[in-house]
Amino acid sequence: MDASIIVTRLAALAHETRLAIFRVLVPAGPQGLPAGAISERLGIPAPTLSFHLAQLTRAGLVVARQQGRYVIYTAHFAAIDELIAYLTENCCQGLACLPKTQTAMGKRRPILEKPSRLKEEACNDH
Amino acid sequence: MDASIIVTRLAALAHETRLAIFRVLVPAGPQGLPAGAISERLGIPAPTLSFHLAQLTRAGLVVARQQGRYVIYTAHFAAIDELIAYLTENCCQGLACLPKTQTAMGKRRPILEKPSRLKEEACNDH
DNA sequence: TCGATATTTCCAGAAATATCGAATAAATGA
DNA sequence: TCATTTATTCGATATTTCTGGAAATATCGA
Repeated sequence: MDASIIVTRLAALAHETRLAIFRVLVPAGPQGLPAGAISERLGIPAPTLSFHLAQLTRAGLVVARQQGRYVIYTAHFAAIDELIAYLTENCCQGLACLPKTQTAMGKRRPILEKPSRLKEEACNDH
Repeated sequence: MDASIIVTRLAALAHETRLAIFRVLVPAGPQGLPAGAISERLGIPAPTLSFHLAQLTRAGLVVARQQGRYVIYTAHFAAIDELIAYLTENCCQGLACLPKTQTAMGKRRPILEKPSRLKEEACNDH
């Protein structure tokens, strides 16, 4: 995974408005939302929203499809997966130092039966 | 976790140079590296490096400590853990849609004995 | 065809970021 | 004390990003 793609994706999410847009699209799932619905829900003027959606699209974090006179936007989950994977690989160098992340993933689906001692041995945090 | 902190951290990493700085600090571990060593290794003029280190510090992604006339910088793993956890929680809404991430974590330590079918059922990627 | 609706593009000003030489500060050791 | 080393701050400039009104484009239903 090329670092410049990662930078583009990080930059796309590194904006209050765009992060909000993405977070609105996530629960909408594959069905997505038309631009207007996003504009209304977040109270963003259409041209401004369009600008931010273009950034997210360029970064591959959202996908647009035309449907009649609507343009439906959906979160591209594979892209954010790649982003998370990149950060994970570039974080702890083979050490398990991700108690919060493991909790987050555990919340979504319990992969660990017993609360692994990974959580206890904490990474080198200072 | 406040979204504006997340935005600050994403923005801090969303720059070619700063991402490189962070990636140099990660393998250095808790011992860290003096600013000069980073400057030399990445070929960045001192004032420019100082500017970027300040951003990373402000975002809480790196920590500085004075040691004689050196300033030693270390990666703050807990911070990037929080970042990854945030993205994880805001990605798939309870669905396990993170094959790449699970692979990345598995590489670091095999948490799953059998290659869970999570990988197969892929998320709603389009 | 026409009017209404949905969205994007154009544009220009405002704001925020990035770069790096020169100057400055702080710690060290002779 | 003084020269040296390490790092930050200052300052001037360049570049990029953000914002939203006005105009353009596209689709639809009547």
